[in-house]
Amino acid sequence: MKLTSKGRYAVMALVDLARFNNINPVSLRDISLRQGISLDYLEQIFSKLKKNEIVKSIRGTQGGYVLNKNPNDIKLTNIFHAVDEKVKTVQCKKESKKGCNGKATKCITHNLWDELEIHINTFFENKSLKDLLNNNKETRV
Amino acid sequence: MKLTSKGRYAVMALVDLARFNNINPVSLRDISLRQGISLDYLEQIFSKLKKNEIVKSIRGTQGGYVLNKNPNDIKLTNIFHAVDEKVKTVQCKKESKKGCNGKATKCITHNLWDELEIHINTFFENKSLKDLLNNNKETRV
DNA sequence: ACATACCTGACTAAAATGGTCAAGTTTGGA
DNA sequence: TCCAAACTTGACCATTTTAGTCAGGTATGT
Ligand code: FES
Ligand code: FES
Repeated sequence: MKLTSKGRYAVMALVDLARFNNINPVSLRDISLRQGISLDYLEQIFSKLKKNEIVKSIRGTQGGYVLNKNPNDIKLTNIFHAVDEKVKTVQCKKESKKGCNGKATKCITHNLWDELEIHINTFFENKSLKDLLNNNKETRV
Repeated sequence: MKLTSKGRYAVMALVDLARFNNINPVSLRDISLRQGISLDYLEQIFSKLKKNEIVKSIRGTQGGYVLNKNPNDIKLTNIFHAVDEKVKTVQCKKESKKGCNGKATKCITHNLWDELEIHINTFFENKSLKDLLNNNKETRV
């Protein structure tokens, strides 16, 4: 049960972006250098963030990326969804009535994993980029 | 971020075991058939559960496995630990002061992932086999 | 003695992960 | 005008992890 680096990097990059967002667009090259993430990999990630309207791009020299929403409105849920980092605890297809072992009913632990999934997702829904910014300035204003 | 089948099967098998535990030892063959889990795979899993003193084995004909503790004292944490299903959200080594990218300090999202890890582990610590049994008999006595 | 069931370790096919690489297009500025 | 910075797209790939299988054992109740 581990977090993939795609999800981890996406959040890391967005926190970085949000910090420098005020004045100019932020280039991936800068984020790459500051956070130690491969530039090519960041490009894949931002391509998805853009499709999901979490960031906007500005091309050309002095270009870069800008947040497309208020940091308060960008939940971890949104970010993870954008980069396909999904929480998957059950093995079966949820919408089906069949169980994970191919049987006709859900297995004896299905409800447990479902609870777990909700538990984790709740965490993601209650965290926004804003929270992370405040958190990292050590003390709130 | 997904649960592996080793962890899922371990819990599934133990719930099954706990249900039939009262009278006789339960053979892996039975669990295999009832839960639709490969027998050879179950053997690997139970080998670990035994090493961690969660179950006891009884060899020979009519043999099988028996719980080694009260269902109330077997937390999901214990089970997962036994089969090496671990929650890993940070990339760095926790005890080190270094960050995940090889830098000298922890990255800007480290605290977040640490919080997440605690959040998930709390769930596992608050669930025992007993809870799962009750839960599956639909209604409590 | 023999079938049942535990025990152990090696092995492997397939999937996921964590990237790299190559070849663009767009645009601001010297 | 021309160049370099920066975004864009898509293919490619090595390594690791997962989810098992397989082949041999050993112990024991009947
Ligand atoms: S996890 Fe859904 S049926 Fe087993
Ligand atoms: S996750 Fe610990 S430093 Fe980045």
